[in-house]
Amino acid sequence: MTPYDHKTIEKKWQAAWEAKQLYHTKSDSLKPKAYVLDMFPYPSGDGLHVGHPKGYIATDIYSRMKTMQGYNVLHPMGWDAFGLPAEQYAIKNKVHPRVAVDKNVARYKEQLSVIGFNYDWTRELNTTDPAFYKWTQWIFLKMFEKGLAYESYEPINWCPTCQTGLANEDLDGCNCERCDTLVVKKPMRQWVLRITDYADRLLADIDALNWPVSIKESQKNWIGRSEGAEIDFVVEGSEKKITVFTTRPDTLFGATYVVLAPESKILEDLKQQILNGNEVSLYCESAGKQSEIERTTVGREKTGVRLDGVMAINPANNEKLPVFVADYVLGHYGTGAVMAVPAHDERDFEFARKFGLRNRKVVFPNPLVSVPRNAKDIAMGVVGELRVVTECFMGSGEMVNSDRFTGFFNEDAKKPITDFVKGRWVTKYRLKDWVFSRQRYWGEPIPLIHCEKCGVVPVPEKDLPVILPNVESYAPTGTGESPLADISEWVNTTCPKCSGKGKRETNTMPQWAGSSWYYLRYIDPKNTEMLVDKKQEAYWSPVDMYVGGAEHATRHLIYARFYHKFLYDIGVVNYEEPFKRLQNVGLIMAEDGRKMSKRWGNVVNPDDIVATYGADTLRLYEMFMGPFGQSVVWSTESIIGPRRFIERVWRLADNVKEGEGDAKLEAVLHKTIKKVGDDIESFGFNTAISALMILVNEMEKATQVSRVHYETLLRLLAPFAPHVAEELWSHVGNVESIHLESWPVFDATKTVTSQVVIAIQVNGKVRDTMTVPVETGEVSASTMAQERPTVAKWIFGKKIKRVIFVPQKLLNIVVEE
RNA sequence: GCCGGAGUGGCGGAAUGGUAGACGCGCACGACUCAAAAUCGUGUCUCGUAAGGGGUGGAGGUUCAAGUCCUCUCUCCGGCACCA
Repeated sequence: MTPYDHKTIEKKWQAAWEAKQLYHTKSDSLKPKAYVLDMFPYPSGDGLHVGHPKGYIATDIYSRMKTMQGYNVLHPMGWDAFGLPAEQYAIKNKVHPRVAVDKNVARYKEQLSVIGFNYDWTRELNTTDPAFYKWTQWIFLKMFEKGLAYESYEPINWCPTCQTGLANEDLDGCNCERCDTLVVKKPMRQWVLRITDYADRLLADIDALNWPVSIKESQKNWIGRSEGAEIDFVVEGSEKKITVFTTRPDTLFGATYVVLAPESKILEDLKQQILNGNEVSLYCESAGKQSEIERTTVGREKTGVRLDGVMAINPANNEKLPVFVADYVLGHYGTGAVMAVPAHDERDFEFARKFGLRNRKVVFPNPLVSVPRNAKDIAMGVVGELRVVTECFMGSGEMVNSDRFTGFFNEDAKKPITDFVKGRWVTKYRLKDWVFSRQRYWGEPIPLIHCEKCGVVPVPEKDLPVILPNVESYAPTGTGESPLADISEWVNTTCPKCSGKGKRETNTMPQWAGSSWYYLRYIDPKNTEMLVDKKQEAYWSPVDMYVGGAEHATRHLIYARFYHKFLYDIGVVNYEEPFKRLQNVGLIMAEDGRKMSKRWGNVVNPDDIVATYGADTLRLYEMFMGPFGQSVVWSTESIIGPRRFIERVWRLADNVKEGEGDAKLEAVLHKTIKKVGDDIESFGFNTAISALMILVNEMEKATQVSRVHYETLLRLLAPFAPHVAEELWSHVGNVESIHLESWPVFDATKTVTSQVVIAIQVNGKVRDTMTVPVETGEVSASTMAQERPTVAKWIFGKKIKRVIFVPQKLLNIVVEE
């Protein structure tokens, strides 16, 4: 046989598959469906590095196997092309973002095509295509209609470098996730989506998803549910009340003072009563200047100011409590006010110490009421006694000093105490509403019109899409308006309601908008009447297998779930969750251990690897490197292994003969069928390939390989190395494509061999092995084993206590020591 | 601090409670060759000539049998974090 020449083979078959339209998905199939999806890429100017295709290779293998197993497979690809990078690239290179995107898409497609993917390119999507973003805008209109989109003037995160407002999800700590600049709080007009309305459902439905635990946990933490009580503290001498949120209503009898956040609205209401108003507003002003990162540093020195003249009444015991404003209480969480219990909260304890509250009569520490009693106290017999508290106690225990609740276990007292003081049991979330407007050019225009008379009016559906107009300069203005604001002929329009003068909304949508629903459009990409045909949606949804990076855990994957639930509510989709199963792809790091980046000059281009070793080798190598979800270091040295493996399979073709296959080889073959199928299903590609290698090693040992066995090997290999499998498939005389073949069927009876090797242990230590007939039972195995000198010497003169026998595996003789 | 995940040869890693280190890389030796590459063969956790002993971050425990289960602990990675 001729030597293996990947270049000719790969080119030849890629052209043949294209000509035969091998991978065009049919929507009218009676077969069961498998929707296999990659997170679509952002086509940047740098092109692909070897890390990018890793996930695509996995879905390619998975979907190819599914096709062979008789599924109707949808495996599409598209481009998430709105957003800052294209805009920045365009500004830098002085080309229109449209031009830059088209060029980058072409380059990406070229790079992907040489790897031999089975994408159905007839369904290709691009989020910047008006036919696509028409529906991105349509969803926004529906949300607006349902009151889920609202205009707000609250201070938001502003990135001074990107010159745009950002959502919480766009931050990495307190820095812009894109450019790492420290964000500032800036009050400005913005559009916000009420994702918090969905917080409970987003949280509740996580458990049922077949997703990695780590992603589910991240989302749970991000949504951040906590249950607690809202309790009203009436302000002495007025009808006003301060509502606090606490997860520890059981400590209410230990409340020592009340704290308000500097940005809390109650402060305004209390203005007249505050005797030291100047001091208070000075404090609030300086607190406002602090960055979020300064505000929220754990262990930072507590600061605050007492509101002179204001006392709050503890509804549990009518005790009068002083009120403070302090920046350790955050305005945007809970009610912006807390009751402070120094005995049972470290922060309150610290504050109390700092402010010398210990010297006050009812407060600290002389003597401080201690509510839940800890186990040590109970052991020491300290019962119901007022104690001096020198540190706070965060645990659970029996309650003391709590009037009628004394003697309760504190956890059991939470709800009764809340009821007793007429509080409300509520659930709070950490998740915040989604700041949805960007002051940038390269995004979907928000389809709204501001009319002097009618206010905010949605663009009628028939007028969608609102096309993103061309501008002279797409650089950000930095004023809080997008560059669109400068195009008066676009901005000025008529109000759809009153036909009077109207101005278009000039903010654009964030990059996440298109990616929040794109997976639905692949189902029915050409539909001009509706987002997706309902029957088609019912057939294809949900996505059965979704593959992408873990960095999307609390960004894209939350947004998409939110969108999907909304679309479910308005009847567009039939299923409440978009992605049934999710697999994370682990990063491929450069050989220097850093991320691959132009900046470090450590990028490995897949084109080069394909040219030198071939696409099939690249595919096998990336899957063989390690567990799929784990990050791995690229090693050009190790890539030779998979290449050698392919060459072995290649050379094996010379040894293929017609006729019955060897029974021993057949046993290995069927074990391999089982292993490879199971492993692809569970994304254990590294062990699947290892099983194929073991099979090939066995086939090499045999004097000849039957054609049936060899063809089975090729079918198992086909999803991993589609080109070489196809070439060898045709070499052994097949006319149709191997990729239209069925997946080998596992037959358990074929894995049974006549002889098995079993381990012999004495007291749990392996002393010998022996080959016995497969049907050997305990008694004969035990007898045979004891006759062997290597075993006999360990049991000689000792009494056998028992014998453990695991058929076909192991015999353990337990003797007296 | 809270919530997850993970610690196994020189390296990547494998092991339904049942022979730890599969498979691959690297390395060593051998075959082929004038030679090299490629290929093939043998070996490769550790101490020991061997018999045998030790060994999956550490310490205990359960079990005939533990990398795997339980308790404590250390380290690393990810998410959240003055969130009341």
